[in-house]
Amino acid sequence: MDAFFASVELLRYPQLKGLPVVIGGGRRKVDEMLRDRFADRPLSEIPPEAFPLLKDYVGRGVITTATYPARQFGVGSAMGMMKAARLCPQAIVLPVDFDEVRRYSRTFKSVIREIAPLVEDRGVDEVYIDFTEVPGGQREGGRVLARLIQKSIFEATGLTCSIGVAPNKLIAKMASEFNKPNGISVIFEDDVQTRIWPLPVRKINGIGPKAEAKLHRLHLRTIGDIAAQDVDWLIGNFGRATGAWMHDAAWGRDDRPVVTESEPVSMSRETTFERDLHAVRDRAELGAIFTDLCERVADDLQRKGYVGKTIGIKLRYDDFRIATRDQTIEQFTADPRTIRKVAGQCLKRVPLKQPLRLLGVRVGKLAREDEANAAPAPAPTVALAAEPIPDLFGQP
DNA sequence: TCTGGGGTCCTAGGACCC
DNA sequence: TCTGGGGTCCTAGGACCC
Repeated sequence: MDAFFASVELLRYPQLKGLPVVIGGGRRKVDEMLRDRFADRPLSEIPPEAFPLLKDYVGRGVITTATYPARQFGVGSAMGMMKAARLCPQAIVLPVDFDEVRRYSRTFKSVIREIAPLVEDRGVDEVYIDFTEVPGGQREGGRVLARLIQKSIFEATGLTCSIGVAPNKLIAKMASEFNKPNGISVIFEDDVQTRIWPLPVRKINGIGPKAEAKLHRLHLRTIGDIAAQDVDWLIGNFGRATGAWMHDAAWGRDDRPVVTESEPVSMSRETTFERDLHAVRDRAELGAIFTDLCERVADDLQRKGYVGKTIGIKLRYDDFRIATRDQTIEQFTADPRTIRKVAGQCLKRVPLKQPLRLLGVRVGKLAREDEANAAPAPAPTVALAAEPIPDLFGQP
C-alpha cells in the first residue's frame, strides 16, 4: 500500500491532499483536539491551517509514514521527528490511528483474497500473492490481474497500492518499488541482469545496514557486484548460510513458497518513556508502567486465544544499548499476575544502574489456549532400562 | 536533531541427556 | 588419568522487516 498510514488519514482529511503530511509521534490526540475545536463542522472542512505542524512538535518519536509531498523534503519513515522538523517544518503531523489502519488493512486483504486466494500476510500494509493458479493470472505476465487487484482495492477503499509481478517473492518485492506510487511492474527471469543488477545491494530484502556496510567494505555496491563473486568467496566472508543465500539472491533465485497461514511465535508490549527513568528514583512510576505492560500482553494473549511459557523483559538504556532476560516456566499462561511475577524475576537479573528509556514485556513459546490445556491427560509413564552392555573387548 | 512498536529468524554457548 | 558423539532445550544478543 502506498504511504499507507498517511493515505488512511487523507481519506478522513481530504483537504490535506497535496500537502506534506507526516504520521508518527502518537502521544497527542490531534483528531480529538480538532474535533473539539471544530465540533460544528465535518472533519473534511477543517481548514489545513488549523492542523498542527512539525515545527511545533515536541517529544520523542519517529515518523511512521510521510506523504509523497513530504518525501520531497527528504523526510521519510523511521526518521526522528526532530530531524524531520528541520527538513520540513511546515509539514502537518498526525498521530497513527491504529484502529482505522487495521480496518483498512483487513478490507484491502479481503478484496485481494476474493480475487486470488493464496495470500501471505507481511504486516498491515503488505502481502505476497500467488498468481500461479488464478484464472488469467498469466496474461501479460500477470499485469492484467495486477491491474484488477489495484482497481478493486481502490474502489473498495480509495487507497492506491504498487504491485510487483515476478517469478518469485524476492524479485516481486523489489519490483513493487519500481513504480511507486500506484504502479505496476512486471519482471521476468531474463530481466534480472538489466533491471536487478544495477540496484544497490540494500535493495535486497534481507540486506540491512550492517550487511550493506560490510559489502561496501568489500567494495561491493550493486547487486551485480555480488552476482559477479564466487559463491565460495561470499561464504568465506559471510558464513555458509548467508554467503550462499546472498549469491542466490543476487542471481534472482528464490524458492520460498507463499505461506498463507502461520501461528504467532511471541507477543509483546513495550513503551518508550517521555523522559528517561531511573530504577530507584522513579521506582513507583516504573512499577506502574511495568504492571500495565504485563496486563496488556496478557490481554492480547487472551483476546487472541493464546498462552505462552517463556516470559521475558526488554530494557533500553539511555545510551540505546538493549538488554533482554527471559525465563521459561512449567505451565502455559496468559495470566497477568503470573506474567508480572516471572517478568519481575527477570528484571532482578539485569543491571539497573543506568537510566532507562524503554521497558518491554514479552511472552513467547506460544500455544493455542485450547490445545495447550487439552494436552496432558497424565499418561502413564513406562521406563525401560536397557540391558547392561556386555564388555565385548574386556576379559570374558 | 537523537533514534517507535511489534514482530521473525539466526547464532552461539551452556546445561543436560543418552 | 583423560576424556566421544550425538541430540534437545534454554538463554542472550543481534540483524532485519513492516
